[in-house]
Amino acid sequence: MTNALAFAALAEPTRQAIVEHLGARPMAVGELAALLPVSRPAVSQHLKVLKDASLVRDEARGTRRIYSIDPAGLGQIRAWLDRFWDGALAQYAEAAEREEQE
Amino acid sequence: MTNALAFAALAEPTRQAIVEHLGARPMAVGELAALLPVSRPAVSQHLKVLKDASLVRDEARGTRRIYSIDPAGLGQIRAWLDRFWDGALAQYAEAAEREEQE
DNA sequence: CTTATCCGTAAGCTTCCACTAACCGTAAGC
DNA sequence: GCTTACGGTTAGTGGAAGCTTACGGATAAG
Repeated sequence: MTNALAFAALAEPTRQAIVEHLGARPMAVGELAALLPVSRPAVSQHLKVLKDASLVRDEARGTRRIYSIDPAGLGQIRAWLDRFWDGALAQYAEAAEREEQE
Repeated sequence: MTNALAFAALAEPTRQAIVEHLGARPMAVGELAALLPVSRPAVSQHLKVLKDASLVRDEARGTRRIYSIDPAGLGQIRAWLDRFWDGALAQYAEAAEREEQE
């Protein structure tokens, strides 16, 4: 269950906002901090969490570090959800059928 | 961004375990508590959070309440992830191409 | 070499969350 | 009606997470 990190990372609203901004285009840390209502160190800490969850990648660009979305983390979450997607729909159909018989 | 509830709900390892168990088959509260290393009230609280996030459904069955997966919450998360899925892959391809030119 | 910019890290504080224990309500069985 | 089983709710507590301030490291420019 390695995706626990990814879900925990996306639980924070600030980190969700970071992912949304990086989804539009790659950005530097200070650039992200300017768009968010928190300080730059806070953004840096959030990026560390997102990086540990394989949700973002970083690339050194002079003194700046450009962050971008990492498809790996998103893929893990998608795979986990798909494990229950079919089963949940089957249970749903079964429950509906059972109600129809009564 | 209503999926904030869903992500926050799945951030907890215990709640993830509950979803996994319910993914196998619908269960009652006491049945879940027996499979988890926490007390029954804790399971009840977790189920309330999962229910508010539209991740589980409950059905009264005599004195027992049967909980099962609700596809609604999973669908919201899938939709949110898909918003970045294509874009992330495009950024990935673009970065690879840029490296190739250098 | 010095300065400036950009970023990560450590310490401290505050706030929130998960857990247990105790209680109350409800449905089934005698 | 009484008892038992099953669950939801509340109060209280311990621990974890996020934020800011201050500091240190690395790179580019003068």
